[in-house]
Amino acid sequence: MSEIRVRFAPSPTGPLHIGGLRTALFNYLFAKKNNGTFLVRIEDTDKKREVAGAEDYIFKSLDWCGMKVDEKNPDNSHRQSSRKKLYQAKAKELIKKGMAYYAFDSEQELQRLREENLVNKKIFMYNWKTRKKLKNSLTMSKEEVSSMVGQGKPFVVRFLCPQDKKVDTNDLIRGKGSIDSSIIDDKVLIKADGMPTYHFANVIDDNMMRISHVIRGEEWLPSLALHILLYQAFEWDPPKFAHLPLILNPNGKGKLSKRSADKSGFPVFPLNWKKEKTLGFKESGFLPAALNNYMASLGWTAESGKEIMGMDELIKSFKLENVVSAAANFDFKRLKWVNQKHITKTPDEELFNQVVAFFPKTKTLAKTQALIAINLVKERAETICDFWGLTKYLFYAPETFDENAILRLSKEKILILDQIKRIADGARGKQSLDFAERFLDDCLVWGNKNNIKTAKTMTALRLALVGGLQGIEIKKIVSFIGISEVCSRLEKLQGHIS
RNA sequence: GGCCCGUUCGUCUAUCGGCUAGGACGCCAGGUUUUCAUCCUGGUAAGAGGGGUUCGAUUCCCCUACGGGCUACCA
Repeated sequence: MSEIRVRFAPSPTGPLHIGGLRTALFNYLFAKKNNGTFLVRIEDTDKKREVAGAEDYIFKSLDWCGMKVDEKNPDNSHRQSSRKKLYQAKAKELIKKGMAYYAFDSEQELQRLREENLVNKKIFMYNWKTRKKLKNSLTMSKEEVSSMVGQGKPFVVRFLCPQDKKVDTNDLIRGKGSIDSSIIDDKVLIKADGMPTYHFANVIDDNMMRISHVIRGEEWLPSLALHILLYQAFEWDPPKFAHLPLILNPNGKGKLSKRSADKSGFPVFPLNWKKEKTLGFKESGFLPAALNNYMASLGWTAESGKEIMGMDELIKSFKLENVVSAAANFDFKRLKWVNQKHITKTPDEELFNQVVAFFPKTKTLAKTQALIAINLVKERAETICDFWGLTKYLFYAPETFDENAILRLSKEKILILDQIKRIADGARGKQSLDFAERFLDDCLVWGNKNNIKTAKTMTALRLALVGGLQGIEIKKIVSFIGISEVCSRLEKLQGHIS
């Protein structure tokens, strides 16, 4: 089998969005699974739409997700703009072969034609039907053309799309297809600013970079036939193609957009993007492994049926044949579930680093204590952001108390608090490893003797320790914070009640 | 409008002609947790519609409907 080489080819027109990120992921998984090469090419042929910082953002995002780029070009040749001359030379080749031509129609002129046609409910196309009536090297004399080009008049190079030619296409996910070339228009190959269009640069680069498989979004399916035609024009063997299903908004209406994500309150970008108000997945407390796992599950499942997988497992079980062809709706709840599963699997030490990055004030905590606390609560966390709320009471006495819970304790609460405080005070002197257990036993024994329900005793104690009716097992809390802290928290609640 | 792609529980999906249509998320109920969450167990819920082909169609073909994509000197 020949070498597997795939590319991820984004445009630096803004922050990379989860749709693009998943395309990158599928390319990466396919490359790694087949011992292939994963390269990134920046398609910066539209200088008007280029956004500063976007390229950097793309690489940072891939890095955060753990997708290592195999081929990096220190001379910036991963950017298409650096190959402007090459594309122009290739365009000249096609012109010489009579497969492309110069066109001098201005954008305004074409725009007017489109509008005029639209009035009659027709769509204007620059193709075999119309090119003979327009300003181009097919309708003008050689002298006229060279004088216009010589004078520096703006021009574009268009592909002379053959008429009535059956173009056979093949897609690894969708199977074979066939398109009549007459419905394809004479696409611009080189724009007036000398830059190539996507279609042209893409075909040339994929050939030059010896790309074996083009794995890209479904939105490119309509131009597949054009691309095949271009390969044929150069007499090149086309690569294999796979068009990935799109990711749709949660309600299935339209491609997943930032707008709709904002409305539903979830991110679409891997990392924070300075110009946007919404956070990235990273800043929202998601683990890259979880995001990868979830993205892979949109349109693909492992044959084993396994659902929670790290990158290594994803690579091992990835098969392009198992990618489905229908678009998938984004489901934030499921992503959170996947994230929770990954957090539970993550070593405490690693979680600690994440938590510190999220909550800088936790840096002052003793690390050994923090690690224990993280271990105690980690399976309760859906995101890294949850950790502070889940562990706070292990380090600081509650500031407020759940008033409803206090009411539930009825009149006995003063008596109960009084008594368990006395027991706690008594336990202070005699330190032992199982002090928490002994302390709780003593409380319960007292409660039983005095006909007080154990639930009530425990509720009172939990209230003092946590401030509300949630959190980990009481014994673990007592054991973690120590008996004197228990005393002081009991005292605090007593003060609050009276 | 034209062209292309798609359509299985609310959602992600399994099924490559034999189906009492399986799993997961969500949701609901129960259990564990003297709380909450986790966890465990159970429940709920689907083949867009109509024609073919076939002994038999969710699966293959056609039509319709619906959804999505493309239709730029954007990618």
